[in-house]
Amino acid sequence: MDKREQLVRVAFDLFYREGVHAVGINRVLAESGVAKKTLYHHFPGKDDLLAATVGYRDALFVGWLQERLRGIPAGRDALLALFDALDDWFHGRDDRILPFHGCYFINVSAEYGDPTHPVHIQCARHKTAVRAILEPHVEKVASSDIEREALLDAVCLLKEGAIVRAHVESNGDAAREARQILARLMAV
Amino acid sequence: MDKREQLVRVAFDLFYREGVHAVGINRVLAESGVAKKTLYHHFPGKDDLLAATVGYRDALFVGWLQERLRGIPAGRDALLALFDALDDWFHGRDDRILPFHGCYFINVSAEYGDPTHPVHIQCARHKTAVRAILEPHVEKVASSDIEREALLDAVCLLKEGAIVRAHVESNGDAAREARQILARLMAV
DNA sequence: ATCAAAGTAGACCGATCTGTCTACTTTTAG
DNA sequence: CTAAAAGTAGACAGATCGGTCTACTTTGAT
Repeated sequence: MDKREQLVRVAFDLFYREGVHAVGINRVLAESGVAKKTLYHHFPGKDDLLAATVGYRDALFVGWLQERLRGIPAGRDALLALFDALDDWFHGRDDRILPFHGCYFINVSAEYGDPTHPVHIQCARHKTAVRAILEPHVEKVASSDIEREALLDAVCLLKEGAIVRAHVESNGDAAREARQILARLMAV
Repeated sequence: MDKREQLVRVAFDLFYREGVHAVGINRVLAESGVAKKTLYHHFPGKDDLLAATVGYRDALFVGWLQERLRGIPAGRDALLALFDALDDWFHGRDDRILPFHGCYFINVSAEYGDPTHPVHIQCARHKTAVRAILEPHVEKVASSDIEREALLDAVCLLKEGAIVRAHVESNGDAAREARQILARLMAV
């Protein structure tokens, strides 16, 4: 059992559910059953552990999304499948992604609001990565370059909007609402 | 000078810029120049001060939004004006709203992720209140009840999406992107 | 003028924070 | 077999946390 991995998993779980500043290093140690010395052997400090949890979640989420889109015809269907995936996530119907407590990257960015902070930048990069995954599917749907950019923006805006509304307002319909709007946009 | 108001303003400013858990009560006292006894005379504890900051920001934001929509023809124009207002907010071009550090209600919800927590509920209510402000304008544009609900959802989703993308990704174009998509939706 | 309410400064409390360190044990690779 | 690497438990340090309290001063309404 890799202690480093163990620490990152437990830290992510706690940070995600309760917030980064609300969870002390000692909580992480107690719940992971790892010694303090070991933590500071792998990470210089809490910030570095946090950065590792962001990286962990990034890989997890991107992997999950790609798996959800695999096998679905590229283009229109895949973009709609994104929102089906979100809907399953919000309702805890997909075991491959952990229970929904909002978007970890939005949550962390909220606690580290300074856009020049390394961990904030890391969160921004995740969003860029997800956008890059969606880009080729938009390509198949859009007729012009302008269309392509606008549609990609729409998908990303609706995605973020759905996640936020699902979390802040406990709105379980958010993903389906966003899906419907996207369908209408693509019908034009 | 109302000490209570003073405390709420300073606390909001600090919580908004640095996060709730990251800012101690002593910081609030030092920066507001108020004695600790006075704080605990007005508020039972930090949570109550936090709740007051959320109420303060709610009133401020709702007032600002209503002012921005005043004088604009109800309906289509007002909905587009919402995103013009957001664009000004993101770029610090409107002195009536404080500099942009994301949505306070999203940020607070991120730190208080439990949807049953009083302060989380308070944040959710703010979102409902803003939705209620937009509702009559959607009414003027939509042709049917189904249209009405879908369009209102779209406006709210795009609004949240724009705020998140502006903050997390430091995307200054987010509001204009959202505006363009809404315009297209209403053109149908 | 008086008296209660609201304010001041700041010592103090126990708890918790991040991070360091000692002393010892287990694991693993050559 | 052995030596380095990685692990353990937990005491400890200094700072800060939210919150209480004493002792005193200012303010404002009657």
